Amino acid sequence: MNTDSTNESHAAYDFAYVQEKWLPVWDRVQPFKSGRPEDPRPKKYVLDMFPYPSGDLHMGHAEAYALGDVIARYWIQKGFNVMHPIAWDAFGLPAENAAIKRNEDPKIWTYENIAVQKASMRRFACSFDWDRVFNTCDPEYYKWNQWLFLQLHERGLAYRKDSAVNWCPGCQTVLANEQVVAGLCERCDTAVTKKKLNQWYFKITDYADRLLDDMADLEGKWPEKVLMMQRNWIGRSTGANVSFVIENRAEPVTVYTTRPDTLFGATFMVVAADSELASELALGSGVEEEFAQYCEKIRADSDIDRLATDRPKTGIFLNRFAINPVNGAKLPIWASDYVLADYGTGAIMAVPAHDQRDLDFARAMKLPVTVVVETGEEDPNSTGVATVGDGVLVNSGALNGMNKADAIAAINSQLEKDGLGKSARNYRLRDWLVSRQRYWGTPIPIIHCPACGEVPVPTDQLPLTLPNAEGLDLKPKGTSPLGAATDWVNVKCPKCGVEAKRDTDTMDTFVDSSWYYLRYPSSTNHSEPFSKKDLQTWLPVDQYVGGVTHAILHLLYSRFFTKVLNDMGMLDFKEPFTRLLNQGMVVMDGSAMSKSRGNLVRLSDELEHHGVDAIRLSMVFAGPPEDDVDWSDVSPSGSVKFLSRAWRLSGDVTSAPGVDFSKGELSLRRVTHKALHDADFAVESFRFNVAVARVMELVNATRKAIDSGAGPADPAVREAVEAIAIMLSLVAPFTAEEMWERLGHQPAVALAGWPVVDPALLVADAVTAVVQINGKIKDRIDVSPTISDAELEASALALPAIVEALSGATISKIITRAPKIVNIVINS
RNA sequence: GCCCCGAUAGCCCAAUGGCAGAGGCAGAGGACUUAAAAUCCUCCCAGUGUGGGUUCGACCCCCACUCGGGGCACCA
Repeated sequence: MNTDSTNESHAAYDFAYVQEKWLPVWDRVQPFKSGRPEDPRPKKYVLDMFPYPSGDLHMGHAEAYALGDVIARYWIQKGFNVMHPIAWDAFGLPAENAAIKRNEDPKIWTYENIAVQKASMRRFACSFDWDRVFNTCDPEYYKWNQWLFLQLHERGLAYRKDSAVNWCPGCQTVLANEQVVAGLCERCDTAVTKKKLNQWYFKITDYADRLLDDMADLEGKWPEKVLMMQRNWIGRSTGANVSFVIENRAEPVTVYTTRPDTLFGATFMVVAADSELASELALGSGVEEEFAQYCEKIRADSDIDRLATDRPKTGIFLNRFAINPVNGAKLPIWASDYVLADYGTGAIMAVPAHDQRDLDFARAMKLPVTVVVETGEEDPNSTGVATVGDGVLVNSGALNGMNKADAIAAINSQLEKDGLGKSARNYRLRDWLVSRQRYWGTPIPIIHCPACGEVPVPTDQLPLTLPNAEGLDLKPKGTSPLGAATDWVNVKCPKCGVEAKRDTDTMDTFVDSSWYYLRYPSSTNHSEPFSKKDLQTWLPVDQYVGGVTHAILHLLYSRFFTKVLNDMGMLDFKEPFTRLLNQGMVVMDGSAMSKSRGNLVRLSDELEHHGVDAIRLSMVFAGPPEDDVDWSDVSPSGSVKFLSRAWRLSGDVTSAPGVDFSKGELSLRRVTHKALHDADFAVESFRFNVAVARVMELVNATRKAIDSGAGPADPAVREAVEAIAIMLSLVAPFTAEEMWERLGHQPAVALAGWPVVDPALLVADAVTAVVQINGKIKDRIDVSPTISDAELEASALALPAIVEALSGATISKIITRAPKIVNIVINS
């Protein structure tokens, strides 16, 4: 061992020693404590998506928290009072499954993991404000989940209904629509089935328009991709509801269509086979038997079958007829599974000529196809391809000759006048199913009374805590384990006092995360979930950082909650997260890391080998934050090398702290100020990799200045190395702190402040202008940065190489952009 | 099938419509050394996926296509 920590200038950089050295110092200095009274700095709320305590931190956490930290630390250096909190999203199935396996209370596993993660975050030097921590599984937190549930219930936004719901046979619980991905359970990839159940819902559909329209405020501040995904998910469509008279039925049937202009082309009607309407129409039609068989057959089909793209159309003619309101045509009514019972009215008018699905059905069932829009495409009758473009209306009575837009307007107003229909909107978004048949979640605070019905648990009895897990069988069996806790379940009705039962379901854990960002400022408030004063100080979140996996789950639900709370007068903003950054994933050799794939990289190993700073730096420098980091492309040892180079500089500086930088050598000063300016701009625009590159450039230039330029005593060298330490403090806090000390300063470098850039130093004293002929570079000249267009043009034309190249040519035009370029256009 | 995003050196990635290269990885050579490691210095490499267009000038804007990634998927 040749390491000698007393011989500072030549000792090797020892990251392990430096890490151990600074943690206790930071614990004492507390550079990241937010919300001290009378703090005059303007606020910034930087938020990382809180983790689920599934074990120790992994590579993905390391990336996410490294990025969030760069932003938080940057704003602190820029003089803001930054709140950068953390908590744990601690309810959920993995804990429950682990508990079943280990035969113990899920809270043991959960709190153990939280302790492990918390210790790792401290070692990883996350700039969190540790005074605001909470866990969603703490009764003190979920008490407010229950309180909010009751607020929604009171407003009719939390309600129960019977419906065919998504059921995951693996998790043995129901799922919200958002939690079913391509027919599979988002959590365990089991094929989801349908089950008819009575469940709790939040009425997010009431907010569909506002969730959609308020996205205008997020434009340019959230990734376009997330906005697009939410738009698609909400799926607003505009069209018309049209009512059709049904033979031998008193009530007409209303259908929803986005193409009322094609009404004359409707040749049959289709109702969802699993709808009540279909059953009713089948009754007495003489085809009851076949209809029942058909329903039986489609019930056996899973979601996966339904999703198959080339699935042939099937259906049953119900032996009934509807009358087309515009031309009196008799339309046969069919039942099929290609029409969805829970979208629109569960019934459609089929226009096979201009809708591919209807055409496929018509061809399968030998039903007529009538073209009513002349689009110039080939006849769907012969091609089997529906024509969906704009065109001229034909075979459509008064609409003949109109284009699509005019025809829609005309038919809508005609239908409205005749009382046969009106324009309408529909959404793909469904209400949020929030009840779950599992133990480790927030109990739903409702008591079912045989006399009074749904009775809220009185708020002074909150939190309604989970019954003790001991003695309960947590194994999934399709109904909530809470049902077996008889002492807990059986209560007196708070209203009338008769024997009643508690609701035994627990809430979707996405409820917990839909408002947690409001809790941080008031995390110790015992009388309300959050105080208006705290919200006014800190909210909305200025910068949210997290994975794109939550694009339409957590981020949509949180926006919904914010709008509900806004309506309740509890907050005065409409959107919770002003800016959003989605970091990519950490992958290995192009695919997600997993034990089974054998490409798992352990964070603890990487930290052991290369140190915290080098891993943080590698994550940040690997590429743009939103791109995936392929660990096989990353060189942590390269990061270690760079950090050593930077660290070594701090031992070479021989001038004293406080020396007058303005006396320093000019060329290095220019590089320093340019680096500060560019890094600043890069961080603001999330190009952290570019910011790091600027620091590397400055390190190289400073090395050169020390070895073969201004020399170690020049004030410019100190200025440069101090700037390096400050910029590096965003990414490599241990190294930066160590450098700061070697430069003769007190901790913490995190609070040193971003050096003020001198604009005069950003202007070089000479720049190279390019002289082109017809866009091709012919020569270069060094000129003053303040040269005028005319001067530059004259100098360019005087250059011998240009004179020669221009001989015999006619100049038709000269474009000059001083001080960068002259382009001479000639006719050859 | 529909929608969105991307494609720059062996690799990861930079370039307000104005010199294609900032930074790094890998590679080659050299200095230091008894030697190696570490360190320092120097160098090599593409004309920006393809084909058109706009422009004095295009990695950048427009059109078509190829490939890759992502989202939605009978929502009428």
